[in-house]
Amino acid sequence: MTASQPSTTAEELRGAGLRVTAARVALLDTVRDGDHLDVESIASGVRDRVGHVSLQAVYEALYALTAAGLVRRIEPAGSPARFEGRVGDNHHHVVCRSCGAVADVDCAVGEAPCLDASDDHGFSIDEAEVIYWGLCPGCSTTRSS
Amino acid sequence: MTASQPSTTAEELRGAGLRVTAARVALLDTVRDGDHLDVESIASGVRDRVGHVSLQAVYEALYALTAAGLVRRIEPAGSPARFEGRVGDNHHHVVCRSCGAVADVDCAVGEAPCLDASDDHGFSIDEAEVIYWGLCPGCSTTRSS
DNA sequence: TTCGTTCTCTTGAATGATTCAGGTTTATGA
DNA sequence: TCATAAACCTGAATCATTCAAGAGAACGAA
Ligand SMILES: [Mn+2]
Ligand SMILES: [Mn+2]
Ligand SMILES: [Zn+2]
Ligand SMILES: [Zn+2]
Repeated sequence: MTASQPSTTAEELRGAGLRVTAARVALLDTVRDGDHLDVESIASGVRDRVGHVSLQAVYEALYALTAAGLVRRIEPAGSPARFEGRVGDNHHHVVCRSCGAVADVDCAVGEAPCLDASDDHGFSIDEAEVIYWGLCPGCSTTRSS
Repeated sequence: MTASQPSTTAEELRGAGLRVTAARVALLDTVRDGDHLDVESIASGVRDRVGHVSLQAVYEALYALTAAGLVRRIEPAGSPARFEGRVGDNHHHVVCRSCGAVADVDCAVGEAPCLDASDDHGFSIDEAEVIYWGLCPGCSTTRSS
């Protein structure tokens, strides 16, 4: 009864200073179960779990959870924002130029910032984001065959 | 008279299979003189040189010149597309989180792709794009002072 | 020089992701 | 139980970019 169990999704939300609502629990679960989902996909995942939720609420919740560090937002050029539950480890992504598929790539160097700029122009850099562009297995066989 | 002089902007356009128009010469010059300009800035630079040009024509020309490899497009998350004349050398960028300022960073490793993914997930990678995020000199003094 | 083809440019409308606005409901802790 | 701020709702607005389709112009061939 008094034990502090491994934190549930609800407890994580509360721990981040956010209120616990069915929609936000469902949203965090959806993002974590998914794989770099876009906002529409997240909204439909949330609705599958708890019924109607406005797209607006999804945007607001994603903003709040991103600010709280519970989810991470990535935005490859030319595609809408995508969200993932893997946070705090400065990993990178491969993106398919043809179909937009995204996959994780561990950081080749170490912690963030994982790369030193050769000349930082006086900027104080806090993150090095790497996107590898290419073709996913499916798209490259389609093209070459 | 018969000499093949160092190529002019016009000759470069022709060499890329594009027609030579005042607007496109002006556009290429504008992009080269500028420093990671956005579309509006390019349009106004072009207009300063040759008078009225529709924004649509600017978009189309940028598309054509990008496809031809004469200009390069970058699109940091959260800001409109920017274009530059420095092409073919796989360099990277530092972007200010506060004001959006962009500066060049030479590739730390070598040719494109300058980085090997630790696990490419079967993707055939042709480019590694790196964006260093931080604060420019101006924005960081503003915040810390 | 003239022509025809195709590229380029134009105006005007449409898209689509995201954000803004303002009002209502609800979680939370006092 | 209550007050308050957070969360949520509907509806409208923004903004960069793209789509459409007709008019104009570059340029290689005749
Ligand atoms: Mn990831
Ligand atoms: Mn550059
Ligand atoms: Zn693909
Ligand atoms: Zn700045």
